[in-house]
Amino acid sequence: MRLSVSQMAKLCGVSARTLRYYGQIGLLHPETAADSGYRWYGEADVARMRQILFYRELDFSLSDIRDILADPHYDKQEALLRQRRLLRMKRDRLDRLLALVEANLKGDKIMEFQAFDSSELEAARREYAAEAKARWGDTDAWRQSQEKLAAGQDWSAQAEEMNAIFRRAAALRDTDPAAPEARTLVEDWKQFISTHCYDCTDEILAGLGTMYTADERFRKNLDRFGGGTASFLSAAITAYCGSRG
Amino acid sequence: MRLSVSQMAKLCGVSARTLRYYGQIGLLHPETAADSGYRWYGEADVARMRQILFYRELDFSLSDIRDILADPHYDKQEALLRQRRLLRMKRDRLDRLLALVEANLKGDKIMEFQAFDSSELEAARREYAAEAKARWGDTDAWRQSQEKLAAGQDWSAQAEEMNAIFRRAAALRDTDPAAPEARTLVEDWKQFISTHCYDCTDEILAGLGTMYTADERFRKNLDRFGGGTASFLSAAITAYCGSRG
DNA sequence: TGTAGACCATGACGCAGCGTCAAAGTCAAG
DNA sequence: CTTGACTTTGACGCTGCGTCATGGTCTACA
Repeated sequence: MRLSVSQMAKLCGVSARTLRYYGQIGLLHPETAADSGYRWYGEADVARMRQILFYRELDFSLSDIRDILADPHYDKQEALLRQRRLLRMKRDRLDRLLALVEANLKGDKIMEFQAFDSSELEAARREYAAEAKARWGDTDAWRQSQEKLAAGQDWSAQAEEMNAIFRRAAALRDTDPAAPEARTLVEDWKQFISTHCYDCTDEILAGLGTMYTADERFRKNLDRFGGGTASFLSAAITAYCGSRG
Repeated sequence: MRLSVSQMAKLCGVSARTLRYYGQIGLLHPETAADSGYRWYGEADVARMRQILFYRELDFSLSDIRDILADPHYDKQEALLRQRRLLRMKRDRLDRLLALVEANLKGDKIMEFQAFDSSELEAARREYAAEAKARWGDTDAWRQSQEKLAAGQDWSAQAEEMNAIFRRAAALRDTDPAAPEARTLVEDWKQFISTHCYDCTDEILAGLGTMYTADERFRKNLDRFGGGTASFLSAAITAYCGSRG
């Protein structure tokens, strides 16, 4: 199966722009032809899109959906159970609103705002998202801080230290990502994250690596140190994690 | 009953910012103390807010909601029936999604995107909104064109003619809005709308009049011809319509 | 082999519906 | 008469796209 953007769009019932946007924010990254830049969607992408649509239906933000799906412990069965629970909560809320309309139709002048309340649902949603985020290592907050750093909005010593690592990556970007220098670089990077942010396990590190190329905003920031820095760092991380997996 | 913003917000389960915004776009215009500028919400506002929340729940845009509620033929009973219909459609869609989840839980690998389809619902919604808009005289499109005109993006003869009327209004703005000059002005204005836009009945004219002060964007544009022009024109229209009502 | 027409890419701007500050005015209690 | 809770307006930011504009690509048919 090899679907073009418009075919994929039609199949999933979304617009082509939506697909492009999802690619941009690193939510759905189809195979991209190296020469033409055309996107080609496969079966895995379709399956992922179905998940995305479900969570979107449940009013998760796209970044939350990204975190949930990126979770290395993601369990399809458990996800289904949770989706069912949230869907039921949503339906029950609609039923309450319906009952309110019915009552008003019968002439009862009920002025309840309570039926509109969706805090219960929102709480459940937040809990779910937060849980995934916690397991996934707070990647999102980390990315945001990094984007700020890379955008030059922070000139602390920490930012300088980070930039130094990125410059080293840029300098090595035409060498073998599995070479000892690259390995040392990745180790330093992992150490930096663990020191300044949170305990960076190999699993999280691998996730970051894929994100460096998948998420366009992130990739651009890295490539400002030299074109190809992002993909080099990503490859180096893959090599590092692969050798320890 | 006289509720402050935060009290009203708490009662309706929305934020104070939301209430401010609704005031800004002319969706909910509470009584405003002339000196302090404080907003005070009464029972009518609470009832209107309940309507707003219902339509918002059904995913109407705020401008559509404004048009629906502004409709001089608005019938509460019929509105309830329609709300019920749309709510049911929404619930049925959720039920379809639930069924899909259940099927997947049972192991059936169903890959339906059809269940996500909401075009039926959207069509019903559009139909409803379009109907209200048609009865209400396409006020929204008209306002938009006027905003463009007032923003100086159109320098046609039509724009000049319109501006001339507004300048006349500004010149009269410290006189009696029920005076013959004001009356003539309103008549010219009504004629202008009927000629260039659509048949402007007294009913529609009255609606426009209230909108001139209620909708901040509109008011500002008018007050560029001189502070108080909007409220003068509004008062003149009220006087005109009252004398014919 | 050209070329037409349908498809695709990126980039940029716009929009709704608010959240979230900042700066300044208002109100009731002590 | 001050303090603290509340209010105002204004401005900027955010998400999740829609909607161009501009230009490359692919296939089909002459």
